[in-house]
Amino acid sequence: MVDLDLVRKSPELFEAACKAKNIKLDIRAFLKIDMERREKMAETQTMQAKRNAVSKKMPTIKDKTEKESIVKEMKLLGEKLKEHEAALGVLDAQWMAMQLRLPGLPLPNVPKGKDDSENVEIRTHGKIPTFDFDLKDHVALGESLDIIDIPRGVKIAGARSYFLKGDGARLEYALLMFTLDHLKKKGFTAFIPPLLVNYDAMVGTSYFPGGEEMAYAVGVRKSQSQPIESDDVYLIGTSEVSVTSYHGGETLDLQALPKRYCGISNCFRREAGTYGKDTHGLYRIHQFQKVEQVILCENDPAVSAKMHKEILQNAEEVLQALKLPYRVVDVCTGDMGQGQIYKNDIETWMPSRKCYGETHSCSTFHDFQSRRLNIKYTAKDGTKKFVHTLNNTCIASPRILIPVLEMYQNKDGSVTVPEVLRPYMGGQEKIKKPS
RNA sequence: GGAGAGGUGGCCGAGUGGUCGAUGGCGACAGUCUUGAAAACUGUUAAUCCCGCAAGGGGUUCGUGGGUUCGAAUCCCACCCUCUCCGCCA
Repeated sequence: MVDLDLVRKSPELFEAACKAKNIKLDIRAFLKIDMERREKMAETQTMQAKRNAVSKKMPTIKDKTEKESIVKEMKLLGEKLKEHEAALGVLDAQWMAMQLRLPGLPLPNVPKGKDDSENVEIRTHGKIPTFDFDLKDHVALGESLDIIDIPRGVKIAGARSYFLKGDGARLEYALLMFTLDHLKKKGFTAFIPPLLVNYDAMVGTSYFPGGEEMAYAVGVRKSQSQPIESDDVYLIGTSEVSVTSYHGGETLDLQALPKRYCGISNCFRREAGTYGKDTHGLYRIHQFQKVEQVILCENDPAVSAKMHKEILQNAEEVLQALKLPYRVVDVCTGDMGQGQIYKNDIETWMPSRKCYGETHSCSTFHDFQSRRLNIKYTAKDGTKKFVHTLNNTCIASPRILIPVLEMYQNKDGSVTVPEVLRPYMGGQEKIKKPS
């Protein structure tokens, strides 16, 4: 949600943002509805005021004839009012539907571009290595080490499903635990959040409306022949949804900001519209685990910019500790979400893909989410302000297993366990073929 | 899943058709008193939307959505949530 005063005063800003973000929304049409709605509102409110005034006087009227005539008049007014309220309801619904699609305004330094091909690299870290033997990709490694089983995942759950097994499962948990400990040192509070959330949480974090096809809706099918009844709850695609919504509707203390939170959760994505894309291996799957950083801070672009750097760095430090080469890109307008106003992706080198692949996504929203979620704080001057929200991946697995397994593979087919993870795997140094 | 109880302002709690956005208490804030603090006393104390440069005016909100009525916190219906007991269960 955006500041509507700004839309009314400077619609051209939002038209430009729609264009830049490939959002099909007619700002002028919205403003027309907005105007009509306010006019209808004024009419309705005048009638309501009249009704209230008469109702207030009613008990003092003793004269029976006068009373009857007023009741008659009010009955008429009531009918007209009902019509007005119904018309206002229609306008409200249209207004809300459009209002929820208004884009956050990208910061001036965001590169213009149509899609991820126009993201701009801003730095790289680590050297892309060369190997003196034929590399296996993570699928081949996972199979030969018996730590990843994709065919059986597909057998029981369909395309884009998998099992992690044995040391593969342990390696994933080592990565997650290492990351949680890293964030603990940085002052973050960990959350195991609800994985199933209601519609409001999806709207509040701006996944809905628009992202319905990406989320699994949960329902019940009472028998095979009956249709599924929706429970109107949704599996989260990221713990950002639950954790950012945690303070929904609350007014926080300024002293308590910034809130440094991280959620650890399974994440579920339908990946609708990606048929045929990234079908190989563990890159794009329906279910994964993620430690996500979430920040709530004061409504000051300088402060949220600082927090953005902080959570970006936290993620980079994890990759550095794992000794994985990566690069950071400025995400261009066309590859940004509706509410995001600045976004960096971290892409980690994936030898089998012979390119960097997105492993982290760091987003600043300013007050876009907090307006929807109604999260405020009391500022120094006593006024209530909406917090700024941000989030960034800190680790997401199994996608991160692609570079970990591929980069740490040895000529004999084994995989060395990254040093920082060994304490989380009972000191184990290598993942070897089962004998 | 079965039976029952309940959802009122920051919190507790009264209100069962009309000058009720709502008595009272607690908390918070300001003031008086005090060397200072406490106590006592006095006053202030919701959110949100619309109109307005502002002063101000008005609408909405008593879990949510409908309905009855000239008028609903109060009556009716549906749904949601919380609590207690029973059943099932990790």
